[in-house]
Amino acid sequence: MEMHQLRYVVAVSRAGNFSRAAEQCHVSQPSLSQQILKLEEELGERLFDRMKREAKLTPHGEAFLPRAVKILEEVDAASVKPAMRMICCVAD
Amino acid sequence: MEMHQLRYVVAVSRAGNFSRAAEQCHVSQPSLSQQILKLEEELGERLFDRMKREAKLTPHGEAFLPRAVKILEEVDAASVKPAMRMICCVAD
DNA sequence: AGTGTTTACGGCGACCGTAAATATG
DNA sequence: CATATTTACGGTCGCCGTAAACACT
Repeated sequence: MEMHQLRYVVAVSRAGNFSRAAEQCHVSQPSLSQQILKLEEELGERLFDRMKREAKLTPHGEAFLPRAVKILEEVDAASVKPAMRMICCVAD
Repeated sequence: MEMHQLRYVVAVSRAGNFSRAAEQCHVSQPSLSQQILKLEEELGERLFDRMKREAKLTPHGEAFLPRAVKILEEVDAASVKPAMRMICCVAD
């Protein structure tokens, strides 16, 4: 499980399909698709149901999504220097 | 920031130096060193003070470590299938 | 000499993009 | 034909390991 895979999962859940998610991640749609498939294979569970016009989270996907979001938030928080965090807090 | 970099940071903090951490991560010591350096560069802060016989966390490293640990714990938790989680709970 | 980290340098795998195939309306 | 995902196929970038250099004792 890698960071970019988590970002792709979150993007698809927000965008509603793989194509728009790929645009928003500045990556080609097949690359994003591959990474989602790879993660699903690693987990042994589908995360998305590929419908005709939209990709919807499976029950497993629904359980996985908040975990992915939380991890990414914590990664973002850890990526900021303490001095910069102070500035961000002021900005809020 | 990538998963393996977080694992390397935690390993060094536990092992006390880069060499033993590399062994425990089943990776060469230069590779681990490169990844730590790369992460430090990305963060803009040193995470470790390289002493004569040991590597010690800097203040920034002290602040970063628990974040890294938490992220890795959550990744591990997210990597387990629901059915497997039930088994693990029974095992506890 | 011995321990520990960094630098240098290729090799190889993995992600990525393009293109083609598959699926559905 | 249009939209959406998967499969196929190279190219390229990055991680890794080996070897050498550097630092300190």
